[in-house]
Amino acid sequence: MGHTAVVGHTAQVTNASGASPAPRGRRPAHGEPVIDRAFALLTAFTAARRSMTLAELSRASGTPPSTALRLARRLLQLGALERGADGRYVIGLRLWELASLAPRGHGLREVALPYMEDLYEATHQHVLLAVRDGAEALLVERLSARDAVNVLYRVGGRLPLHSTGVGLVLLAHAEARFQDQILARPLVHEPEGVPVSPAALRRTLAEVRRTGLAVVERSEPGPVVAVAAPVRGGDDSVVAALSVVVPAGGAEPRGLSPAVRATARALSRSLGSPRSAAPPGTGP
Amino acid sequence: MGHTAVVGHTAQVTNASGASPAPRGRRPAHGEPVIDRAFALLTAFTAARRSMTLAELSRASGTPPSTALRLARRLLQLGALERGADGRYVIGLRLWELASLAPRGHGLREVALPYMEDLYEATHQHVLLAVRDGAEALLVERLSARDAVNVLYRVGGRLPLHSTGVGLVLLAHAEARFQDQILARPLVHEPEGVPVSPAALRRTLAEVRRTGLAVVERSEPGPVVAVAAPVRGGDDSVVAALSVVVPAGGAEPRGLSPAVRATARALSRSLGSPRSAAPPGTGP
DNA sequence: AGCCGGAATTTCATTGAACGGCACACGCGG
DNA sequence: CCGCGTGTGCCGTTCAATGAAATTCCGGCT
Repeated sequence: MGHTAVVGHTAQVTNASGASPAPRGRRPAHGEPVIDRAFALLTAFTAARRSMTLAELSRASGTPPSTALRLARRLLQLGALERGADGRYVIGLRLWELASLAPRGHGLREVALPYMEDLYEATHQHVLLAVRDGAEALLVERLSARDAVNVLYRVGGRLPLHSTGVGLVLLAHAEARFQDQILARPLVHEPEGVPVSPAALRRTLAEVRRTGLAVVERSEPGPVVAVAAPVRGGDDSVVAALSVVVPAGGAEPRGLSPAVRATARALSRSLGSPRSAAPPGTGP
Repeated sequence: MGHTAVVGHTAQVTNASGASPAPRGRRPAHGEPVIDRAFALLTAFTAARRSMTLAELSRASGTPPSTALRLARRLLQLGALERGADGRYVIGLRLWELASLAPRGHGLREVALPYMEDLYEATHQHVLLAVRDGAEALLVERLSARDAVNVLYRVGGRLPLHSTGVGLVLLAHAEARFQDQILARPLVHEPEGVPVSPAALRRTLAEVRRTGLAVVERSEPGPVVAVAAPVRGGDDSVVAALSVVVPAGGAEPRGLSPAVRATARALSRSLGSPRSAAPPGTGP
């Protein structure tokens, strides 16, 4: 491969004055489209880095400083970015407003919230609502008591599919091809680090489909039990998972099953799921 | 460089039929930057139009179909847009995930929610949290009972500054220049359509600043009273407004004032407001 | 089936928007 | 005083973006 004739590209211009013509702009627009760049700037923000200076933004997104500045300014003007009191860049309110129209984000949350409140009043611990995005679950809403047991996940954050209540529900109802992909890779139960055998997981998923519930215990930050149920949409496919998380000590764990199932079904109904249609027995 | 002896490779052949050479690409890149275009596509979505076909998208954003398609495809790939089961475009989950990092959006909501829950348990009607963006207030969170009185505004939606509880609080604590701008234009009390005199509004704002509360009644969809209080941030400026909305009938309206004020202050404290610092008397 | 209107998609010559290296101003710590 | 990092302006180069027209696709209406 050495043959690339590396001869400094700079070179050949070399107008008469041989020395150093110092060509101003050399490698211009190359490869990556603008939108991708802009998006790279935005995705450089994470839960751990909610605000950045221009230089940080430039480095984190792999964009040269002058380009980063230009893009950041435009995003600023559009309201996708804002500057905090200290001048650092943060994700803008306008972007949040826009994103609140996402059907699988706030849209879903909007109809789910009242049902979640009902469940919350009953348990007074945690109520979770998640959807699947790629190989992970995305937490769309969470209601939590201030004095509730530790939670690992924040709203807008991602959860593993194979070691959480909502994750198992979503995985169990995904297409078979996708399940195979997930099962193919080595999996470990999240906080504890215990490996999960594909065969055992397969059995668990079948169980989840059969009972319409997923029950998961975890010990790590604090012993808790999660009970999760599928939420179905208009075309009867599973679009989300609803779950409660309570301390493992209580006598209730499985006693919550009917409540979770009922709430998930009520939510499904108001999303238009035919399977959960109102009075049973009145089939077409 | 134009002189490059263009000797059209393909082109001018234009077989004998001289009439119309039909040049393929005519007016190319002109004026508007790409990002603005992409953003125009996204902002074409509204609460009333949460999903669109490509043609609708193209018309609503003022972008030619072929350009709209190209951009939409890229946004699709980035996850900023998604296609529903029916093939219509909707705002994507990835964008929602990203936007959940907005400090003034979900960030604020995250710390406010427990406090709002407290207030909600007390009133069991509506609890609102809003921030100011431009000349309007943006509703960041809302807790509502299922059987509560009518609400006009949705989370992610905008409220007028001059005729809502949260709006008045935000306006009262905005910079004087900005207040003047707002007062300069003709204002009407929102749902009813009653005009508001600038002088009266000025007095109201002063009152709001003096008492640290805004109390607003509206009759239109149903008689309700809103009681709102300012929320202060780390630099002691007002960053948000917290409010309850209850039916006007009850004897409670003003009885809620202490609760709202106390909750707003507790929230301010956990946002780091020095004015609301914990035990009074222990100055630095 | 045949025709039609609109939507979605592809093609392609054209060019200005985007690019990024360089230089400079500024603030800060040694 | 001098180096270092950060933010910003400048500007020659060029390729990514553009949109009219052509083509394909699809559903409804004769």
